[in-house]
Amino acid sequence: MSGRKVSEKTIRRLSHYAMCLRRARAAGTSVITSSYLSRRCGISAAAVRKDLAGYGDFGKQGSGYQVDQLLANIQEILGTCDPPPVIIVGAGNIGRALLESGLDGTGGYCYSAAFDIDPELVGSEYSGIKVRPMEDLPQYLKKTGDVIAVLAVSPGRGQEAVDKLVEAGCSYILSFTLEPIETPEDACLHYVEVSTELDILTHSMKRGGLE
Amino acid sequence: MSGRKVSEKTIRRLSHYAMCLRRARAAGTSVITSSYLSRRCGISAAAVRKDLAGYGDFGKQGSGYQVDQLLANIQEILGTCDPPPVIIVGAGNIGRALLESGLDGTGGYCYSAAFDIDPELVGSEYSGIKVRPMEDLPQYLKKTGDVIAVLAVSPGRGQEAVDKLVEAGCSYILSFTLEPIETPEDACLHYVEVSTELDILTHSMKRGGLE
DNA sequence: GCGTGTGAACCTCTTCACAGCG
DNA sequence: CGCTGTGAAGAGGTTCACACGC
Repeated sequence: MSGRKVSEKTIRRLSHYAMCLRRARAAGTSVITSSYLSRRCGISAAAVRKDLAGYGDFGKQGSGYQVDQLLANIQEILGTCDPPPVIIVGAGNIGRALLESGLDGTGGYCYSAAFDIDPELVGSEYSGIKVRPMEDLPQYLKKTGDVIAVLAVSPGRGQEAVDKLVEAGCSYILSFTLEPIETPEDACLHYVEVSTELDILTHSMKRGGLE
Repeated sequence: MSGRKVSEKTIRRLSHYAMCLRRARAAGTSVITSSYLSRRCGISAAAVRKDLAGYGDFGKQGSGYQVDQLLANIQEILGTCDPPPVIIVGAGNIGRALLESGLDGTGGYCYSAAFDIDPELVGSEYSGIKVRPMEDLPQYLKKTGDVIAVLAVSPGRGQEAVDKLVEAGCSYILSFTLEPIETPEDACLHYVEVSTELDILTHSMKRGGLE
């Protein structure tokens, strides 16, 4: 069950289900229905069932899904039972804010280190994480193994930082920069693009009539 | 040409093209080809041409696309020629970091105000924007008209903030909270979900073999 | 009766190959 | 000869209606 290929769209939905399930569990709910998840995630109930049934019979007819069991199954599919450490690259405004906000409630993710090229920032500590110099990165990665890097460097520094990361052996990157970056083919780079999200909202506003 | 309905996926691509075009223009390039945009955005060249040809004949065969003209056309399609003001709701870590990072290079977006319920934060100023009390929101919206609200409130405060925004007449919201929010049907709410992006990367790492 | 599992129709999006223009 | 525009084929995802089990 660990060799299945899952489309990004499906992963997005599964991730949302997982989020809802964690919240339901925290609220003491032990059984949940597809129509509840449907309302909560803005997806049709049939789609929810199809997603879940595709990987085994998780639900009990007439009642619904066992929260604990379903959550465990989804995390097994996603591979998020034992999530990798997350490091921050770039301890400027955004990097610091992310560190200080933490990753509670995200299903086990946790910031494990932070790096910056600016000597002024190196040594400062935020939420118990001390900022290290960029030169320490290769050694840290060698010691720690696979990590996800969150990129929050200043504008114009994105490409350089990605190159360093990939060279040091880190291939999984989530970028908060606003610039398009040339991705090496053996790396997996995702963007959080505020600008694009704003464009989508603007389009709805000016042209759309509310999606 | 302003009544076309465009799918979100297409809007995302158009937004990327616009970003590349702005950068090309800044670099002095005046003509651009579909294969350049293709490489730069990680999309096939045929798809680029199909996107662009769908809204009129923008390109000149044999040479390519005029950067200025294409950018203007895309912004016309998106409705982003005259982008709405952006307000920040929640002046905590993330809200402040976003304010201080600004929105330069995003095609004209600009933060116009910030709000918070915490009296401690009200009155502080970041990047020239003074934080106002949440009670001023309705009046501000009445005066300003349509805006996009960026939601960066503390965990657990998301629903409350969205309700206030919608009640005050703001229907276009980009949320940085990690919690799923019950959206009123006449509002348009988008999420920046770090947790989901991390799940996608983790899946690639553990199950995937690099997408 | 309630809620899940599923096969089939439906629709959208993507890809390909080639025609057409400069 | 280079690059855009486009129709047709293919793949993928979504919706629907209904059968099955509690």
